[in-house]
Formats: sequence, structure tokens, C-alpha cells
Amino acid sequence: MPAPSAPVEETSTDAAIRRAGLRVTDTRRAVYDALRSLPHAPADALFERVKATVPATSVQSVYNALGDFVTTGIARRIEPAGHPGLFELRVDDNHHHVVCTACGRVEDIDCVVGQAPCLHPDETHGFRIHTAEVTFWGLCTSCADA
Amino acid sequence: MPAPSAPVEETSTDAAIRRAGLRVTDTRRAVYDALRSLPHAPADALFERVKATVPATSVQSVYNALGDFVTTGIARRIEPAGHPGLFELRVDDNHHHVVCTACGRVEDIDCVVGQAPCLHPDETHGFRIHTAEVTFWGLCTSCADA
DNA sequence: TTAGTTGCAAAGGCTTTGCACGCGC
DNA sequence: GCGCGTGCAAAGCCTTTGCAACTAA
Repeated sequence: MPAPSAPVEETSTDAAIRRAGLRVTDTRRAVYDALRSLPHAPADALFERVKATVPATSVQSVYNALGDFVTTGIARRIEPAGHPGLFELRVDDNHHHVVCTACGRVEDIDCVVGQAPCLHPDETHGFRIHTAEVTFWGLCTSCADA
Repeated sequence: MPAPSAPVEETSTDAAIRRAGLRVTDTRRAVYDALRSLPHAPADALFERVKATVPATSVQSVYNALGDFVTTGIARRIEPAGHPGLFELRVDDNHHHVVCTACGRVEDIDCVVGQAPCLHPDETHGFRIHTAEVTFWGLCTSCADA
């Protein structure tokens, strides 16, 4: 036996899917792994990736899996205006996104402040707010040079 | 002559359109007025409104007008994930949005802080940032009660 | 006049839905 | 074995594009 001296949190793909209450299937495993390789990928890019492992799959099945991931909370869908939906696994931490207005590239930005004041407005029109989402728009290095 | 004692800024619909460098047409005037009545409206709702004034118009013409407004900067398009694009006239001031996760209702939120620290991250992956967009997700009063 | 706009039609991209078969548990 | 998930097909929604006729400047 491997004698785990410290409590080893099982972080494999299978475990993550199972923890979400979903059955482990080839498609879901492949989609999850694809999300790990491609941090901010649109569905069709993920599909291309998944096809390499599970050739019989379809775009719709990838959408199914992504939908299940988003519903159960192990993935998140972001939708920068003017671009198709992108999917990512980072879901628990409070981070934001920069989107290149020219090429659509997306990068993560860690929030520099713990309790951002602008994320806790006092006038909320009575809304009970549970999430804040920040998107920065700008030019990435490649597009700024061009 | 009306003898304007103070310099009167002409703020009529026509003037706004003309100032954007666009020709004034019935369709554009109607779309602009519809935007004033419906602060965060999707294209089809605006179309319904416009049809009352200009029955011969079409959804595509409304899209044309909206596209022109957005391009010239007198309107802005926001796209809360999961909902069709919404259009609004408030464009010069720094304000954000609350979106109801249940019914999709959108309200404006004025930014309480002038220079929000979270909107000026130091690590930007080399992006030259020019805009920051904040979306709050929550439940509006009606949906929270239900 | 003449270039910018319209209205119509059609296509396009992204995503969801419905259903019979197959597989995870 | 039971039920969830897949794969296939088709439809759906929102939006953009192309083009001849029209009209604001």
C-alpha cells in the first residue's frame, strides 16, 4: 500500500466528476481533461480536443457534458460580448478576466483586493446579490504591436 | 429669435443622432426614442416599440440603427450571459449592472467609488486595458419573494 | 446629385431539444 | 436491471449580410 502519510485529497478527473454527483463516462472525462488543457475554450475547440480521445462523440454531447458541469458547479461559463461562450474550471476563487477587443483572447486576472469596494454597492435596487463578475477590455500584446 | 440667455445645449433626439455623424431618419429617431423609454431593452422589444411609430420598419433595420449607435458611441450593448443582447443609452458615465438570475431584469448601479481599485489590477498579462465592466448577479425583489 | 439608409430576404453561428440505444452503477 | 448519459438529427434563437429602391443633406 502507498502509505499516505498526509490525507491525500483525490484530485483526479474521475473524482471531480463523481464529486459533482455525475456518472463518470468517457465523454465527460475527455471534456474535463480538455478544459484543463484549454483554460478558456469555446465549445467547438473543446469538441476538437475531445474527438482525439473519443472519436465517436458529437458537439452536442460536449454541450451536454459542459452543461452538466456548469449546473453542478464544477465549471463556469463566461460569455464576453461578441464572442461565443467560453468554459473554464476555475470556479471557486474570485478572479476576473481580460478580453482582447481585437482577437478575443482571454486571460485570468486575480483580484488584487480581498473585499473590493466596488463589488459591494450600497444601492442595489433591492436585489439580493450573490455574484459579481468583472470583465476588462483591452488589447493584448500581440494586437497592440500590430 | 428665442434669445437664449444661457448657452442651450440642444439635447433632442435629432441633435443626438446628428452629433454622432449619422443622418436623421424616421427609423433612427424611433429607435433612439425607444431606447429612452426602455433603458435595457433587447432588440426585439425595441422593434415592437418602433413599429408603433414606423410600421413599415423591420427587425433588421432596428439592428442597423442600433449597430450604428453603438459604433458611433451614443449607445452601448451589454450581453449578460444567457440573455440576448441589451442596448442602453447611458454611455458616458461609469455605471454597472445588476442582473436577476431568475427573470433577467437589469438595473443600473452607479459606481460608489471613483477609482475602484479592483478596476486597476497591476497584473494585466501585458494587456492595455481601456474598459472595465462589472455585472452583479442576484435576485430581484419580485423573484426573491416568490 | 449622391452617398448614406432602408426594407426585404436569406444565410449564418451558436446552442438547445427529442428520442432510441447503450453503458455506468 | 435501472436509470442516466450518449449520439444523431433537427430545430431554434439571435444576429449579420447582400442588394435594389429610396431619401436626407
